[in-house]
Amino acid sequence: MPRAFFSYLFGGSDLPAHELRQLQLLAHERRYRPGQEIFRAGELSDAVFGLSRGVVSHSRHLPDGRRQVIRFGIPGEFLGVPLAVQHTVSARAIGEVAVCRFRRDDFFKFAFDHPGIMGLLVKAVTCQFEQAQSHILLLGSGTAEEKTAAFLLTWRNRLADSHDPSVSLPLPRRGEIADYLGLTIETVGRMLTRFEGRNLIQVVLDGVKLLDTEQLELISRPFEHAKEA
Amino acid sequence: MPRAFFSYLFGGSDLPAHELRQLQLLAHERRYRPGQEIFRAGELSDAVFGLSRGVVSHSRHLPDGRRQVIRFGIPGEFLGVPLAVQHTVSARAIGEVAVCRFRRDDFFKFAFDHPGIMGLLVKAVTCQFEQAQSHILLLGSGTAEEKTAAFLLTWRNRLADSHDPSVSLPLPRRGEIADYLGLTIETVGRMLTRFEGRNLIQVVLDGVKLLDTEQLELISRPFEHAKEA
DNA sequence: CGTACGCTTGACGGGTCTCAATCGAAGTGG
DNA sequence: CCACTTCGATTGAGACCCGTCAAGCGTACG
Repeated sequence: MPRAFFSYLFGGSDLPAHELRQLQLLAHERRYRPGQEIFRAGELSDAVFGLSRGVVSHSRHLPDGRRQVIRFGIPGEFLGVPLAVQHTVSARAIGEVAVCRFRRDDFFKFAFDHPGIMGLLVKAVTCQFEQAQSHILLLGSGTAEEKTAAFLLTWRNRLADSHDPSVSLPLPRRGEIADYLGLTIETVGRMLTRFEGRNLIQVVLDGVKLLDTEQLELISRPFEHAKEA
Repeated sequence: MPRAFFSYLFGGSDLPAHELRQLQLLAHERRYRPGQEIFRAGELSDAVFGLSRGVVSHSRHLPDGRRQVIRFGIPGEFLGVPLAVQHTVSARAIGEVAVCRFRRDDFFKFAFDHPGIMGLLVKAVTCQFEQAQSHILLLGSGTAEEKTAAFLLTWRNRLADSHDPSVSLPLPRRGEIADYLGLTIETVGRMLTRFEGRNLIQVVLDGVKLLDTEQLELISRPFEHAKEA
């Protein structure tokens, strides 16, 4: 049973230990291989997913093959929109993934009896909302350079809990980043090499090292870098 | 007291009349002039707003003057994110506006005792979420032509309740549309004249007439056109 | 009649996409 | 241990879409 979801989600909150244990009894672990689909847009949401390990991309697809990544889920977060009865995005595992799966009815029955849990749920949803609005801002009014810099900083901040910032920062594939930022693979790559040329970052295998976050902040100045899940 | 918000919001739902009347007693009417700010990003949300008349733009501003319109609010909808404790966007009246204002505490106390109201609230929030995701999709993977066509259709569908589709469709100012779609005023204008040149629409004062929605659908094919508030 | 404001239209430049070739790393089979 | 393949990433050349800047137009209003 993966404890990661619970420890991340409830680490900061002061929920009674017995509530936590009760909730954990309702969870079923599931694992997914890289590229595997967890759920698909349009399906009914009969389960609530908490991400324990790995990264999950949430995306929408267009008939002509274009794809937009709506957000990346990281450990400690819910997948999809936990309140929604129907999935509006598809969720796919990036790398190895482990989730806590609750039957939807079980979860909500429990949540209704435990205001603390419900509060966390509402907090998570409003936070996702906030992130979506920031994403809209970035997509609508950002240049490629600003988008890329803002992504790096946001990604760093979100992973701060689970990854030492002094070592390298693991990144999703270029294609995932590109589809998240509304750019092409080539443009994302060019921006990274541009940053590397200015000694702001260093590109390494499957990630980057951030060398001059101050300058990156300056580039992405107008955009906020959400930290919280 | 503007009844429009109540009739729009609860028109489709089957809430007991006495609940509706009780809730209405908690409401205070407020009116705003064109361009007037209703609330600002960063402020604490001490009230819940229901829009009765007019259009309200929700936007975020960048230090350098750039602006991104996150969404347009139309009669029957809540302003901002009704669950949030702090405003993440600024709301500004476009044209004459009338709202139902509830003190936040009053509203939530009432909602907790009336599951029907709370259900509507959750429904409204998840719908806003869905709209935000569609917006991300449009901003990230749409061309100027697709964006403009999709906006026209979405706008038409959203106003279907309050405006006869056979007559002209009132539009926000070019600048508002441009900031919503992540384009410039000139580009939006060019797209409209392009559509007019193909006899898809007819540009009139403060709006357009849609002549060939089928073709517009074709242009904006991949993108959905939310109808519900 | 004059001003202000929003919209349109045009010319031009630049940022990003497209297409293509090359490179590098990881995995496979001989 | 070493070709060979595969896949992702990088790099370059060219084209195109859209932004920028500027001028002109129409309507509303004083």
